[in-house]
Amino acid sequence: MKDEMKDAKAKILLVDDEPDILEIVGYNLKNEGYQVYTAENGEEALKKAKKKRPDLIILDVMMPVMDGIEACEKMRKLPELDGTIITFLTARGEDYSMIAGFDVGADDYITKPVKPRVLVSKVKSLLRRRENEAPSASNIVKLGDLIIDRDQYKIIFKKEEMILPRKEFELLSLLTTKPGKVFKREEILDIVWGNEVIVGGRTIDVHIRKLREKLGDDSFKTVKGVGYKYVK
Amino acid sequence: MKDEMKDAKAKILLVDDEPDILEIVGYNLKNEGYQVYTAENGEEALKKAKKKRPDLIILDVMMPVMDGIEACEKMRKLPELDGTIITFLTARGEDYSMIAGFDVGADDYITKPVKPRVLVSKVKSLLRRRENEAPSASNIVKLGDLIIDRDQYKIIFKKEEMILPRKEFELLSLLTTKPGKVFKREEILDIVWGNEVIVGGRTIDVHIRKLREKLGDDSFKTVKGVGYKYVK
DNA sequence: ATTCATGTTAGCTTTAGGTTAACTCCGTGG
DNA sequence: CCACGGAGTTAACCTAAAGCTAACATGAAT
Repeated sequence: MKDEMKDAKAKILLVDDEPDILEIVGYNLKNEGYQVYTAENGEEALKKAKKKRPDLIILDVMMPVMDGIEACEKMRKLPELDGTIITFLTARGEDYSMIAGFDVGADDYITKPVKPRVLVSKVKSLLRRRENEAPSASNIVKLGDLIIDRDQYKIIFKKEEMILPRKEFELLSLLTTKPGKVFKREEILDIVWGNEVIVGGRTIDVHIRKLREKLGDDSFKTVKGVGYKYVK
Repeated sequence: MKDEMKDAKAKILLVDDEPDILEIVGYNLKNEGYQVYTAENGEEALKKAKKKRPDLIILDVMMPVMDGIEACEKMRKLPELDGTIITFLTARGEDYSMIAGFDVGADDYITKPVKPRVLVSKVKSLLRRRENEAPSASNIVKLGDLIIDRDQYKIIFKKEEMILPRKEFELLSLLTTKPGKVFKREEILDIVWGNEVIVGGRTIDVHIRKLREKLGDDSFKTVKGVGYKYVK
């Protein structure tokens, strides 16, 4: 239900030089509740794209004035179209154009002629795909003078930005999910290393040591016979 | 459902000197059901923040009159904005400003340009984060002036935090699961030591002694010929 | 191919925690 | 009064766990 609502609001820019296609395809998409804008060539498409910021652009390859490839290339450089999906419309057999399309950053392609039903389901699936890409959780944790940015795999410690090697980062990341909580060695292995991998008994220690080196001894407490914990 | 209700009511103060941004971002947030207030510079933001007490403030860094950093700094000093989340809006590449942001107490940052969908999901997650800030429901037992935290493997006794060696902790932990109940020596051995290990007859005593040393004699009663119990 | 950074291991040292042994204390009953 | 059983105390001893270091392995980047 919700998804439908959201999708219903999605804006689509349809670009083709044949008015028939614009009409037929446009009709079908509007029927599904999308807001449809149209353009008849690359230049026009670019302008409208900037202005309307569509969620999805369906771009014919062969067009006068500015073809789809070129238009796509330019669109990809516009920050305001960052999250926009671009898909090509290409005649069956024109496979080379599809390759060129991916080359300039397209997300998918659709071959003409296309049955309306197929088209609509493709559009839905493309929009859904983007839905799932939404990174959601802001992965930033602040703990005194330590800031962990899980999105960027970096930390800021005492105002100094630094990047940690992967395992160190993940270990730190785990420990800081619940400051104060003692994580058993077993738990740590499960989560940071994965329960299939088996590493020697001293491996965790070594990483803890490196973290201590970088972030100060006192933040990482050892609880003998149990594990480690992070404290502010 | 409930979450939606709560989120729906959330107040957001959006601060940016570019009217375009205010409009676009504001539109998206309103669409999600948030109450959105706007301001075009730090000074105005400060005033509105005091008055409206928003749940979340989205603050552009670069602004005339009073920039985001300064505004944030001042906001953090206002007790009425105690629970408010502050997040910066910063142009990609301006990483230094993000650091400065954290420095003055911001909770997160968002880079421009930002896709509406991403922004919305970030906002939701930030508001949710606050919601969840008091979850715990963890392994904590309180008994008079003794608090046992099984997650942290530590105790707080008469307001003083201390960590106990593992066996002592487990012994204490066991006895306090049922204050007043007498645990037979045999039981204690089974549970704390495991029924395979065989230890000498005086071992338990020694640990009891250490506990008595640390937590006072009177809490640990000996029942001759049987075992020990913990009493408040 | 070479280099560099990261990750893992082996083997050693150190230490906290756990156990024991030997002795003491205390109350009960012969 | 003394002997006995159970518990308390202490310090010495032992050992498993953690710390450390350097070497080795892996793998990505050029």
